[in-house]
Amino acid sequence: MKVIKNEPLPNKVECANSLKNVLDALYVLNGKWKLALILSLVQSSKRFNEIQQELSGISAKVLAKELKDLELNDFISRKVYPTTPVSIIYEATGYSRTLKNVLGELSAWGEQHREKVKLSMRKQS
Amino acid sequence: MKVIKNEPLPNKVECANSLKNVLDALYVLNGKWKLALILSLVQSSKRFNEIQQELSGISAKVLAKELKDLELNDFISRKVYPTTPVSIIYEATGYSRTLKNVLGELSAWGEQHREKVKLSMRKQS
DNA sequence: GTAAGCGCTTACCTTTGGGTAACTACTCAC
DNA sequence: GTGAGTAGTTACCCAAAGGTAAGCGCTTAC
Repeated sequence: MKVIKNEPLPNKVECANSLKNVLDALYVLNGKWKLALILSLVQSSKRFNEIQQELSGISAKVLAKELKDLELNDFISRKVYPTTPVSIIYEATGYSRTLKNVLGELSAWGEQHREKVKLSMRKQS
Repeated sequence: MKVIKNEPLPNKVECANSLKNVLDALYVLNGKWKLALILSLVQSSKRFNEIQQELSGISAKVLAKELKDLELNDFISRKVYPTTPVSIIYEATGYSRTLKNVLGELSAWGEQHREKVKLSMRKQS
């Protein structure tokens, strides 16, 4: 049920909440790479070098750090298969998949944003 | 139409694209505050000090920098009203509103994430 | 045995982010 | 004229993020 009376402060609490939610989300998903890394592993499990190739630009050091971080936060798991030599496969957990909608929206937005930037570049030149 | 034949590389291109999109999106939306700032101003236009109070923790320096950055990227506009003394109001542009879905999903995710963290804290103790 | 690939780690360095505190320029209220 | 509020700016500093390059322990291929 909606409140019908005049609200002096129209759903102020709701706004503050969504602000807090976004801040909390950004707290775990901070940094240049985390969301992209999660997306990459949601699309398919990969080994270290494969990830590094896909996310061109990321250094081994940063990738190792981010992977540890994401594992700690239960977004990915590191599986070691006893082949010779051992295969180390990183895979997304179910919890990563709860980000599916976020990633979907972000990708859609990123695409149209790139278009917009392209257009404004053209105007400028 | 979908391709029916066996795809040796199942929609690899699509995956790479969405990865690129996400990376592009993160490029403009980087940092601790930008998305929260945009959300705050989408909810309602505000003045400098009001924003600073709402995003508790942000310093004047960083807020000023972020606001300039967002204005440059056409997410917000700075309006000066010739009252005495002048009122300076920051408002979200239409372009900020294209982030509505992203922000909605992020807020929803942030909320359930907080719940999950709370639970796992309880288990640990 | 030598090179090359995998999955990192380490040391070193630069850049950026971001905080504090002081200060400015303006106006209004007292 | 003193104090408070608004909207910042400036100088200074620290910590974290992130890049580069080298190396390590392992194994397989030549």
